[in-house]
Amino acid sequence: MTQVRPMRADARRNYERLLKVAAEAFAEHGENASLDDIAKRAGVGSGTLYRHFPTRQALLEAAYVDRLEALGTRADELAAELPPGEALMEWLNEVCVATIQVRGMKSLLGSAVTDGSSAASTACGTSVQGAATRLVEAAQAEGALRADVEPIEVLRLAHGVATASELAHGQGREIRRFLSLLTEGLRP
Amino acid sequence: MTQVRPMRADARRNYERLLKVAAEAFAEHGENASLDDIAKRAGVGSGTLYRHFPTRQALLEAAYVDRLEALGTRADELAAELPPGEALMEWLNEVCVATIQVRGMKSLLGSAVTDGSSAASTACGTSVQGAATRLVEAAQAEGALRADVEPIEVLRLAHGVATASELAHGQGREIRRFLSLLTEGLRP
DNA sequence: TGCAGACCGGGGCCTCTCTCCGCATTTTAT
DNA sequence: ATAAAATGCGGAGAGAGGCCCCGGTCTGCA
Repeated sequence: MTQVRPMRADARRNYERLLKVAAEAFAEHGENASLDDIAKRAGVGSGTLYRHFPTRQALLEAAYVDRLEALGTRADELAAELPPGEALMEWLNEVCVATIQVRGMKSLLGSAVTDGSSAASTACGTSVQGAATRLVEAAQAEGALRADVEPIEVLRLAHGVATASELAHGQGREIRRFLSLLTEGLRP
Repeated sequence: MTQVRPMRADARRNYERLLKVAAEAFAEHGENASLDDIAKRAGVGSGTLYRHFPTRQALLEAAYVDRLEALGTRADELAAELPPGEALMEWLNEVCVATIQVRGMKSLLGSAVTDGSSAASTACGTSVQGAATRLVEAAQAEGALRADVEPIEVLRLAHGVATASELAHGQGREIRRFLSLLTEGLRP
C-alpha cells in the first residue's frame, strides 16, 4: 500500500525536512505552532506544506507517529527485562516523559485515549493502547496490579500524572513521585 | 481601600455586565475566547472592556475570583459536616468538577498550583491553597491520609484527575472513579 | 529532451488585539 | 434646575499574525 508511483526525489526531501522541522516546532511552541513558520523554517513554500499535509492534524500525526510507535516497541522491551509490575510503571514513566517533553505530543496522546476517538489519531493510538493492554494484563496476571482497572484507565491516569507533574515544573522527579503515589494510594 | 471616588453608575453597570458575559464566554470557549466578542455580547465597545480589564488575565481572574473563593468556603462547610478523610475527597471532587465544567477556570486553577506562581493568580489561588492545606492536615491528623504528602501535591493530583476524567468525556462518574483509584492505589 | 508533477511565495481573506479621540452621560457646583 | 466639569463610552481602524490558494516557474525522471 505504498505510493503507486514512488515520490519524486525533491518531494521526498521536502517531505522529510518538513516532518523534522514540524516535530521541533510543535515541541517548542505546542500544537498551535504556526504552519507558515514551519514551512519557512524548512525552506519550502507554504503551498508545499499544505500539499503534503492538508491539515494541521495530519502534520502533527505524521511528525510523531514514529515516536508513538517507539513507545509501543519500548513496552515489549521493558516487558522482557523487568517483572510485570515494574515494567508497567517504567513504561508509564516514559509515556509521561514523552507527554511533557514533546508538547505537541500531548494532544496526540490525549486524543489517543479519548472517548470520541478521532478517526485520525485512532490509527497511531492503537499501538500505544495495545502496549498498555499487554502490560496491564501481564501485571494483573502476576497480581501486581488490581484486577478491576482497565488499560485505558491506566493510560488516562498516566496522562493525568503528566499534567500534574507539568504543574510542578519538575523535569522528571515529580513524575516518579506522582506515579508512586498513584500506585500505593493516598491512604496511610 | 475602595475607590476614593465611587464608580460612575454607568461604569459600574458595564463592569458587572462584562464580568457576567466573560464568565459565560470563558466557560463556553475556553480561556482564549475572543475579547472583542465578549465586549460585543455585553453591549459595550471594546474600548470599554480594555479600560476596565487591561489584560486577558485580569478579566479571567475577575470573572472567577468569586468561584475560587466559593471553593475555599466550601472546604470549611465540608470539614464541619464530614469526617476529615471524606471531607477532603468530597472537596477534591468539587474542585475537579469546577475544573472541567468551567473551562476557563482550568488555567486559573492550574496556575494557582504552578511553581512559577504568576503574581496575578497568586492572590486568588491563596484561598484554594489554604483550603487544601486545612483539609489535608486534618485528614493526616486523623490518619486518613498518608503523612508524607504535601497539600500542593494533592491539588496537583486533583488537577491531574480532572484532566484524566476529561479524556473519558464522563460527566462526573469518572472523577469519583479516578479519585478512588488514587486514594486506594493501583496495587491489589 | 519533454513533460508530468512539484515548487514557490505573493496575496486574498480572515480573526484577533488594542488604541485613539470626538461624543455622550453623569456628577457636582451654583 | 441648570450649567460646567469630569468621567466614561464607542467603535472604526491600524497592525499583527494566521490560513491556504493559485498560477507562473522549475526539475527530476523516463
